Amino acid sequence: MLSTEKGGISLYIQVKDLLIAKIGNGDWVPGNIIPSEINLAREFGVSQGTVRKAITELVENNVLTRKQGRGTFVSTHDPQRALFHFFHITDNDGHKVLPDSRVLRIGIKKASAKEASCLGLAAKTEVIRIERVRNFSARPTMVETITLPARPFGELVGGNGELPNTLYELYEKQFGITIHSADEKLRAVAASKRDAAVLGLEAGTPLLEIERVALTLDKSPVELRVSRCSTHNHYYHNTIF
Amino acid sequence: MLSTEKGGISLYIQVKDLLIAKIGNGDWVPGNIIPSEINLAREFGVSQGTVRKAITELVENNVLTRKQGRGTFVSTHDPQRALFHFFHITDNDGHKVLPDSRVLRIGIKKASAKEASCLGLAAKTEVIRIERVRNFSARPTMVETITLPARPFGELVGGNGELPNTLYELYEKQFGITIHSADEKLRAVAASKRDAAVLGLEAGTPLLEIERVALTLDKSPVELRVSRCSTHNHYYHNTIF
DNA sequence: AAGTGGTCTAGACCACGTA
DNA sequence: ACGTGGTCTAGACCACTTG
Repeated sequence: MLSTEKGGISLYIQVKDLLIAKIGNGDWVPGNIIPSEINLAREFGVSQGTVRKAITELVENNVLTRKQGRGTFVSTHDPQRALFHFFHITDNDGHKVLPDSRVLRIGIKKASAKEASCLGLAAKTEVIRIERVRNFSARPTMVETITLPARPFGELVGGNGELPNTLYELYEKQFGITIHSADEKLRAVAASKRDAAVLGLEAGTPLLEIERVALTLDKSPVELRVSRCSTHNHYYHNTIF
Repeated sequence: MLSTEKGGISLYIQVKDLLIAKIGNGDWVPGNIIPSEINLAREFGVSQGTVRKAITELVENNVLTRKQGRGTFVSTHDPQRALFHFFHITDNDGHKVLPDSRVLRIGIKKASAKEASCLGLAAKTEVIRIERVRNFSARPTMVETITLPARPFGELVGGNGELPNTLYELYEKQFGITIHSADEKLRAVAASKRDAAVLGLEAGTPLLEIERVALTLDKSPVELRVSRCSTHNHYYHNTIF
């Protein structure tokens, strides 16, 4: 099961991969507890320290969460975490507030070249395209265009038109797809007429465009999201360690 | 020396603090090797594992660098590291290229309210203000305004007017101040007339404004840098883990 | 009281770089 | 050959949570 030959891959890396596999194949589910370190050590035939090191790396990657005295759990996407991790817009005082959102359009379309390449799809594959506006304290501030592969997300279209504010939680609960990381490209662009109308600004106003590809644990792309944000009363915050 | 009472602070945290102190007070200098784990363990009267854990956290914070078979070193700000860590602008293909830079203005001024608050200075303290333009493949793309406290950075003004491309390396070598982290605020702004003239654009063109406060290891602010960047051929790249 | 994660130890061996 | 960091073990005790 585990390779112990010299010069091979470290034991703890192999253990880590086994743990990832347990999560990836649905054996362990977000929010649930996993076996204790000592039991995993017995199961894999290694010491507790080795299991511990593997788990530590996954905790650092936000895949697992430790709770002293209770156990180790598969991380979930509660709104708190989504807010903390994936949402970088704050008001000018540095406060993070999750905006509400209203869907403007939702439908199934053929992927544009850009969408296909970002999501790793063949050209003109069917995708869901969602356009929504996000409001901070009732003021429209961001327009978002979200693109998802029609498979498996197709059923989102038939709904009552209402989508939850925190989509990543929905992906996890309804489709078993957990977003673990994201890749963002930021540019300054001029508001289009449509942007301007939705946000109540003049066309040409500078907007911060955030193009985000959301990835699963194994780095496969799931969602393309292009947000255009007025930065009069907000900014994008990034900390470099 | 080290507190071993129950319920107190973990030993490895205390060791970590000792190591930080050695660096902070100039006992250990960036680029130099530090004693081996086993020797530190002897010195502090703890096991190698405890020293190792302390060092591991500092390596994760980019304070120390391990080199297998050689030893552990205090991290330096070679241009490579500065580029990797603190520079997030890439061309549209995702390639990171360090721009060259040309100083437009440099002088000692009284700090604006914003500069004073960002740098934690009293109002109207003297600061150095540097304005420079950065070029990617000979095309002016960013205008930067850099503010530093006149103490201890005053001597930068008297120089021959030439400043190195990678300032953080200079801070470290000339002043013994190492930048470890930074806090960035991003907004979309309209190019001022001066921006436009320097960058060869029309006034009002959307620019990506990056307002960065650079911090030392103990989180005290050192430099305020406001960069305005044309994002026609470049973007700001951020990866969220 | 029992079980979990969190810390710490002492010692073994491996992989790597230098002399 | 030697010293370094890198991995792994076995066992001890502490801190926290739950039954």
